[in-house]
Amino acid sequence: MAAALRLVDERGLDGVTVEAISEAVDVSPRTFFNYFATKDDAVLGGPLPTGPSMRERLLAVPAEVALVPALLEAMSADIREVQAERDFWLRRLRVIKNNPSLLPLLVARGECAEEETIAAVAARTGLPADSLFPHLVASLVGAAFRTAMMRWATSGDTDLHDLVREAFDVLAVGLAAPAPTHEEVSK
Amino acid sequence: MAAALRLVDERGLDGVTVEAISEAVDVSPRTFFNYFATKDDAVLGGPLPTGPSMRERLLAVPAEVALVPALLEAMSADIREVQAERDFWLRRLRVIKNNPSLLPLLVARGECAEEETIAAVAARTGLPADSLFPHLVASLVGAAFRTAMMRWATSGDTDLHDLVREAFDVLAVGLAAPAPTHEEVSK
DNA sequence: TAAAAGTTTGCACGTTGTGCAACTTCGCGT
DNA sequence: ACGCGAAGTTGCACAACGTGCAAACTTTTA
Repeated sequence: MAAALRLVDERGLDGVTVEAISEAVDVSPRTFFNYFATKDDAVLGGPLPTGPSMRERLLAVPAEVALVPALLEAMSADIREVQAERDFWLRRLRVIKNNPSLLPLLVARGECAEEETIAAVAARTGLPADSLFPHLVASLVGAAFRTAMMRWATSGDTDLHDLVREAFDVLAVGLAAPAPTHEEVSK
Repeated sequence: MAAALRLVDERGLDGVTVEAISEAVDVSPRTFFNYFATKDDAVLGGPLPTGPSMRERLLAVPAEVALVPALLEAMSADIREVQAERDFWLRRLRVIKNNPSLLPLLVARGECAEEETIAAVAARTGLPADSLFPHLVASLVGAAFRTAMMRWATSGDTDLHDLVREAFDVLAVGLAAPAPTHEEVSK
């Protein structure tokens, strides 16, 4: 994975063959495909991050906390993990930005998390899991999180957790536009 | 495109080769690739729907309308178009549901609309186009729209416009959970 | 040391996707 | 009717992706 990510970062997705990647790690191409189903998998792939499921984490948040802050809380572990491997993720996100055909895969990976989020939101609100609301919330949270990540990756060194919080705040207030930047908030 | 969609609907994405599609329309496989870059393109593809740009449509909505309803208004043309070709879209969405590897492509197609939405939201709010808010709104709107579409496709015969409105309402009120279903709204 | 279990590898094959050059088709002006 | 050029279509060769199968190799275990 590391070799694949590095090579694609240097030469672009189409400039790197499976043969090149396997060669870089002294393995036969056939062995490559024993571990990754596709070339893309090697770049973005690897096993999904394990740990307590989204469902459990969300339900662990006290019930009196509103939904959006609760979701933020439930995701904070992932956020910390991403920030702990800052360089790795910056490179990975840069690669995605340069090779948009990979973005779909990132979305797909988020989808398994989405499944969990749906169940968790349904459980928390008492709504049936096949009603619109849980599905909607899950996809919105995923979109907000991705947007914050992408921004974090490009726009310098801000704290990821702050960015996600900012995005979630926008969600929580119903997409109210923030005041134009340099304007003082006069009380 | 029609042949590709039909065949993939019948046999699944992997059960249909480019050769089969081209054969079904009496063309050589080589010609197929003169029109579609990939097999997926033939299934989901075709030229993007043209018409007044999202930007223009959004700016055409009176400024006193709040952001979310304005976005709904701006998208209503697309919604009507989808509903006008109901059968086509139902089949297309069913195919996507059965072949999740296509979903990414659907997202990618939405992305060009997303570019426009970013610009439009920036213009409407007076925020710089590279600030977080417009990006966030665009991705959220896209996610809400996709979720509503998917629901429309699976969950029977409801009106698409109503579903999108419902989703946008959730967005507008900050993800407040609706009251559990059969409960009467007592005034 | 030898059998068992697990990994790596080579090989053959089908499919996707591209560049190039030849071929067909069609309209158009003379 | 003839030839001309533009546009579309096709075949061919080729690189890369991805998979099934069985042989070879390595590690573990007895």
